[in-house]
Amino acid sequence: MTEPAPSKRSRRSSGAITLRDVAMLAGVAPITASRALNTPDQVSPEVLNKVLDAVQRTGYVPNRMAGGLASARSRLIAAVVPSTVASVFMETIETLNDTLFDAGYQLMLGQSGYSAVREEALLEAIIGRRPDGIFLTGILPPGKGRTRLLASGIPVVETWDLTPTPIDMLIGFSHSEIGREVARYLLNKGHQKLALVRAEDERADRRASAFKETAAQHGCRTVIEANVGASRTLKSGREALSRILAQAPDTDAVFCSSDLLALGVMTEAKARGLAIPEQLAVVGFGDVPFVADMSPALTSVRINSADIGQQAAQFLIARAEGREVTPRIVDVGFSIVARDSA
Amino acid sequence: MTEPAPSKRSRRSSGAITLRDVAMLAGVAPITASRALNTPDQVSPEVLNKVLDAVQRTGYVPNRMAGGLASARSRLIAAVVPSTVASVFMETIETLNDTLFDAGYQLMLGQSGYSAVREEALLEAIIGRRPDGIFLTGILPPGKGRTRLLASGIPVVETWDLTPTPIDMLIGFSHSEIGREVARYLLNKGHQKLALVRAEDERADRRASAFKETAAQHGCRTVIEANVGASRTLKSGREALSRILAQAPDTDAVFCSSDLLALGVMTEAKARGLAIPEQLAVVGFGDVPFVADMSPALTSVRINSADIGQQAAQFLIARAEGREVTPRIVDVGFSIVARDSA
DNA sequence: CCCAGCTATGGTAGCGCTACCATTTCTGGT
DNA sequence: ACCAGAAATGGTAGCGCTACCATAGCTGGG
Repeated sequence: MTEPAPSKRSRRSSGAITLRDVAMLAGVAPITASRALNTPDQVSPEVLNKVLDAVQRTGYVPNRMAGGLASARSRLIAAVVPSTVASVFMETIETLNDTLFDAGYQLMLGQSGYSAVREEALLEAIIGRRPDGIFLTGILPPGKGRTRLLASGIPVVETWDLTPTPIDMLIGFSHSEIGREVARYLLNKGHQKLALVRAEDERADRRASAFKETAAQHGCRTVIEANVGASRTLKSGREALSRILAQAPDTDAVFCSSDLLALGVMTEAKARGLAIPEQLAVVGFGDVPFVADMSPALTSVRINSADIGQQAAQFLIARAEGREVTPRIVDVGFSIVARDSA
Repeated sequence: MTEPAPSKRSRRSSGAITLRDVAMLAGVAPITASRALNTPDQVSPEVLNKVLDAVQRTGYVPNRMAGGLASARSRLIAAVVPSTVASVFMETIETLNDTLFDAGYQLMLGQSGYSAVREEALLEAIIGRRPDGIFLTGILPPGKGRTRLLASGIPVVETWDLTPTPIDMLIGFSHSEIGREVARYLLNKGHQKLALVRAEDERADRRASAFKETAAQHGCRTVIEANVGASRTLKSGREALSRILAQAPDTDAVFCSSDLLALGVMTEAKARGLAIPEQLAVVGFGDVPFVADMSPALTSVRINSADIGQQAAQFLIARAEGREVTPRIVDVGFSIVARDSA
């Protein structure tokens, strides 16, 4: 008894349809089939048709891992987002993904905000995929991770913040300036006793510092500050206001580090019968879609989240295609959207 | 003049450190270095040390594209999420990502909800990466896409819904049952004039149908329905309630297809001076974190979003590792969290 | 002292694609 | 008619890794 004749295809093959099969069916060389699919204007119309027809008939889907390996272009972009569901970032990620997809790139997601060990592992996992670009929410402080990214040579966009020394490219805005502007805004409205409700977060920290500094410069020396730690929930907003009022019952304006915290502050204020904005002015941060239609409508700091995502995508695509990007630092700014709450 | 001696390394190489370099430095064969990293207990302790040392010194990061190509295991999972930022899904995706990451898998993100052409392109892009599994939010109706996924042979998990005929695996709950239960809940509380505020969405549709059917069975024949289309904003919730009250001023209970819509309904009700729940009961859907601390606290349908993500991850990991999954259909259920609003 | 049966290591041959170069065929200018 | 140069196609050799099989060393039972 003889073994069944070993098939042409090796035992290792996944058995899926490959470019080789398509080329055979179309009666051309594999490389010609490759060109028909990737650079159609380099082949004659008849060859193109034959190849496309073969693709249709076989249901061939190119293996991008193989393509990426051969061309050293993965067409993959990695995005690192904080693990806390911050809906402010969602729009950025969506626009990023959309823009990338239209240009033929895929988005890989990584979550930061865990232990240093895991952060390290995340970076390894990302670099291991050899993405054509990396999107970071926030800026990466000097350290092992930064060094590693620099060494990898992969284009990087940092976002949602400003620094004169980004790893590579940067699209953001000044948190200090936001703190200053909001303080001025409230002081101009005649508020005297300012307070802060904020999460434990480096960027919120800078907004808070600038806020307090500006307040002090205008004669408002005591800005009560309630830090809610990592919990950015409505509940912690309510509790924060309670603590503030216990300490300083005459507080007349609160700047919150997120819209959800502001919603909590407003909820608590209403529960206590405080009139907004007459007795207590509230300013949020993020300007997420629903705050405009609350009652009273929330005054908030608006960031063009979608714009950040789109610009970041365009920067990364440009670099992936070998084009330079200038300038590499873009300040997208912000605006205070004045509504009824302050 | 002679050309500079061509380096050992070919012109095509990316110049990055490869396993070969590490092996050389460690004084072993590449395959041994590979084993040291992937199956450390198959090599002697001394070899292991030499290799790990070489990795440290070179900063080597394995190329997962190459590994994936060679082993036919990409260690990539694709997730398809709706393009509308539905924060309900966020927790699922986060838990999915976390669980996958811990098991050594990366998450790729795709957004659905656009044109059919784009949906097609998304599937191509996903299959092209040869992921070890695919996560779908919702269930995929019969059609080209379904056929394609089936043909690809990639494990698929559908979620957030129930059907007797999933593509492969399924983790969800019954929307009809939710509609029935919420109707019963409201009727038991003595409400007579029920109404619905809902987005245009197949799952919301099924909840609505069951809701109306149950209401009818209990003598409540006219359930007013306000469809807000694709916009799931607070604003559309407010407008929806306005429309409902214009049509039926005696409406005394509203079931909303999302918590944000419910927040809109409550906002509008308060603006009109309606007491909640005395004059108008409100039930939401999703039980997103903040609804518990609103005032009044919102009664909502709770889905264990994190659980869905984790189970889906475990299913996909099991299948990627060649293990079978039984049963392939899991009903994670739901619960009505009774609070102050209804 | 030999060999079965282990464990540790290595060689080879791909995975499915594309970069690079070579070849062929087809223009059009002189 | 001839040749330069463009356009279309093909061959070859990898990309960086792992599956598979082969070999080398090492134990211990008879």
